[in-house]
Parts: sequence; structure tokens; C-alpha cells
Amino acid sequence: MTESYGIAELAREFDITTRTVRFYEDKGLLSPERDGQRRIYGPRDRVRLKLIMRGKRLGLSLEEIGELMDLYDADPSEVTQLTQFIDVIRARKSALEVQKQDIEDSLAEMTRIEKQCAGLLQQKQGRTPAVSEE
Amino acid sequence: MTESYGIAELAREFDITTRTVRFYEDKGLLSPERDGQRRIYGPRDRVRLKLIMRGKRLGLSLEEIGELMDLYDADPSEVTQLTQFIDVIRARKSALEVQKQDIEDSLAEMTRIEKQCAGLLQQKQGRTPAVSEE
DNA sequence: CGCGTACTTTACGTTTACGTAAACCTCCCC
DNA sequence: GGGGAGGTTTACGTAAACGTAAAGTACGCG
Repeated sequence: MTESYGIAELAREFDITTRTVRFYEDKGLLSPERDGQRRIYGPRDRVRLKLIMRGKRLGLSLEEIGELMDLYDADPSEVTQLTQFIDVIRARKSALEVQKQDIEDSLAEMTRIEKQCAGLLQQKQGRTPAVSEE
Repeated sequence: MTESYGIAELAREFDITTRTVRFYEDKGLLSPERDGQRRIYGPRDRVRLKLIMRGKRLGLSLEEIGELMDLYDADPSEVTQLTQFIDVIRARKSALEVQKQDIEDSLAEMTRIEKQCAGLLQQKQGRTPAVSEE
């Protein structure tokens, strides 16, 4: 028997609201089974939700996330589809490379500022290790 | 004499609308000079706009971008401010590290899929290197 | 049976990040 | 002096991603 979850359970795990989970379903990103009127989520939904959260952290829209997940489990049969498919993936990849570069630039700047601050702190504190009292 | 730009000029360079540029000003992210009623943008505004665009590519909100830019040119005088400042920067950095990891994971997956596709393409095309004609 | 807990649908509200339109300057040029 | 070209303010519109509230269903329990 494959493991399953209720909506509250899933929401708790990913630290989102049940409203959000239903919203994602509404947008076609999730498609849980039903037990009567209740939603039953399986492992596949969990994986998808994990991908959604990662996509959000990367700043993707729900629509983009959906397209990406479609890519993940599509298997293109035609050769022309296949080559188009590869093109899409390469485009997505190079977008990610740009983003990665942006991150590295940002990290470098912040590290620079951080060190600068550390230097200032040394100066200012110098012979003042405690919080002025005593 | 320091170089300056009109709003349309700046908008063109960053491939956004003038509406957007004014909107950023409204949100306090830019603060151009004025020549009569016209806005005059200097090098500082250009740099800021570049930072804004990078922030957007990283999925940050305009508010977050503003806070970050405040960090960039703030210089905290008090020691307590300085240490808080460093904490904020470190938090920001670790968020970026998470994002970087997300990107690397995504890149890995997409590369996997890409290779899988390339393999399929080899199979299907096999002895059909050209586009059928000739 | 009534109560609580968990879930459901329906629907209007809210924030962010602009788009789009209207109506008004203002300088330059023929 | 009548246009443009480029800029301005004011203001209403919109898409995305949920929040929030209302009203109903379904189940287990003392």
C-alpha cells in the first residue's frame, strides 16, 4: 500500500496553508485522488510540491513551474518534438546559468561588505571588548 | 561634467518602460534630479537600476531589493548597528546559498533529461543525420 | 444526539508590479 | 502658431498568488 497524506498533513510539512495546496491544484500543478469529497495525496504529489517550492525559491511563476514539471515527466515521441524539447531545456538551463552568475556576484559583494564591516568593528571595538559597562 | 540620461534613454537601455522607471522612483528605489519638471538620471541611478534588474532576476520583491540597496550604501556608525548589520548580511548570504544549491540541483536534473533526450535522438535518428530531404 | 475536528466549495478581498489611458506642459522647428 | 516629440501627473485596470470569511458536509465519540 502506497503512502498517502491528507491536505493538512501535506500543508504542514511544507509550511504552507491548505488554501495554497488547493490553489495549486486549481492551477493544474497537483492532482490528488479523492476519497468521497476529500483529497488524498500520494508520493507523486509530494514530489511535485517539493518541485513547486523549489521553483518558487528560484522566483519562477506557477505557470513556469508547471511547464517545467511537464517537461520532467513528458516523453516526446516524435523526433521533431525531441529536438524542440532539447532546445527548450537548453534555454532553461542558460537562464539558470545567468541566475547563478547573479547569485555569485551578489555573494561576492556581500562578502566584501561583510569584511569591511568586520574591519570597522575591529577598529571601533579595538580595546573595547565588552558592552561599555564595567 | 558627470554623464546624465533622460528617462526614455534609461528605459531603453534596460529594456523596460518609462512607466516602470517612474514606478521604481515612487517606491523609493530611484531618486533622479530634476530639470524643471523633467527627470535627470545620473550614474548612481544607473547602477541602482542595474541592481534592481539583478534583484528581479533573483526573484526578489522590490521591497527586498530596496532593503538590500540600503545595506549597500549605508554606513553604520554605532557598534551595535554594525553587528546587527553583519547579521543581516549573513542571513541574506545564506539565503543566496540555498538558492544557489537549488539552481545546481535544477541544472543537474535538466542536464540528465537533456542527455536522455540526446540518447533517444540517436536511437530514433540512427542513420538519418540530415533533415530527410536529399 | 449533539459536539468537535477536519475537510469541502464559493466567493469576495488584498498585495505587488506594473499597463494603459487621459489630459496637460514645453521646447523646437518649419 | 500649429505641430510633433518627449515628458509630466493622475487615476483606473489587471494578472498573479494567495488570504479570509461564509456556509455546508462527513465522521468519530461520549
